[in-house]
Amino acid sequence: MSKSSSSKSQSFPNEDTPSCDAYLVHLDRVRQVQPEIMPVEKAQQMAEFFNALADPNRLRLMSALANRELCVCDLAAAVKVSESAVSHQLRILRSQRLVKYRREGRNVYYSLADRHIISLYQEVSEHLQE
Amino acid sequence: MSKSSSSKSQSFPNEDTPSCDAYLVHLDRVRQVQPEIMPVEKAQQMAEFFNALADPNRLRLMSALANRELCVCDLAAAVKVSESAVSHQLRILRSQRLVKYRREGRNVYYSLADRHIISLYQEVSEHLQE
DNA sequence: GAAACATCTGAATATATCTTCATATGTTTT
DNA sequence: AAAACATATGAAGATATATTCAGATGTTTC
Repeated sequence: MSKSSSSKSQSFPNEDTPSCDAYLVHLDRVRQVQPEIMPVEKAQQMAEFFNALADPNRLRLMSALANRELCVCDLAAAVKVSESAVSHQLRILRSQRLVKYRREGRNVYYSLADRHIISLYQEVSEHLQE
Repeated sequence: MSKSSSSKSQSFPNEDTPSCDAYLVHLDRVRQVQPEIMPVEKAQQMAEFFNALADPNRLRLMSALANRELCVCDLAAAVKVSESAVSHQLRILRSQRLVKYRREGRNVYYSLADRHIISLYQEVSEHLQE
């Protein structure tokens, strides 16, 4: 997902890049904005977070968990995906601390990490409604 | 990004699937939760939205635009990515109505679609802070 | 209207992601 | 401790995604 750095036409006082470059760009604006741009590292972190939510099955898992705590097995049945696939996806949700879990006997029960997530969901819902 | 339907061990009254199945699952819980699960279609739509935000360069573009309106050319310089790549990515942001644009002469100026997006950004920021 | 400019788009390649299958880990029951 | 169960994990194949390059579109200037 993006490689960062390492292509030509990137630094400014540059060589043979054809179109809009160096003094053709609105240098003043670029300089003004540049310090405000999210640093690559943080962008990477945030992208991973959004990425965890960028899958229909994971969202369906989340919506199931919004109602009640469920074990992997029930989640698989509810969302109609294999248990293995569910487990893989829960790992991704876990890695972004979107869900938490507890073990009870042989089952592992998952639930949403915090209500925070729900308001995010609602906000996006509204945006998509328009 | 997910295929939905079409594998074994999915419908309930089923054949030879090994582990946790049919009457082993907590059927009551599954039935209780199932009607609340986000429909596939909506999950798909929402996943596409999150996916648009799930790339570091696109997030950096957004953060640049959070400050001021900018043309493609300036965006490319500010974020240090080729203009073609920026254009491709702007298309994705546009498709989710995250940015809007207006033409002025030969330039196309992009800006954030609404302030809505910024509060979403802040919420995620907080989540990642913890 | 031709040339230069700014942006967009399609095809191709490289990388990332999802699902499946096989197997490993951890828990309970006998 | 062996067998059955629930979940997790690694590798492999199929699909999706991002970037680059070449060329197309639309705009201005001469």
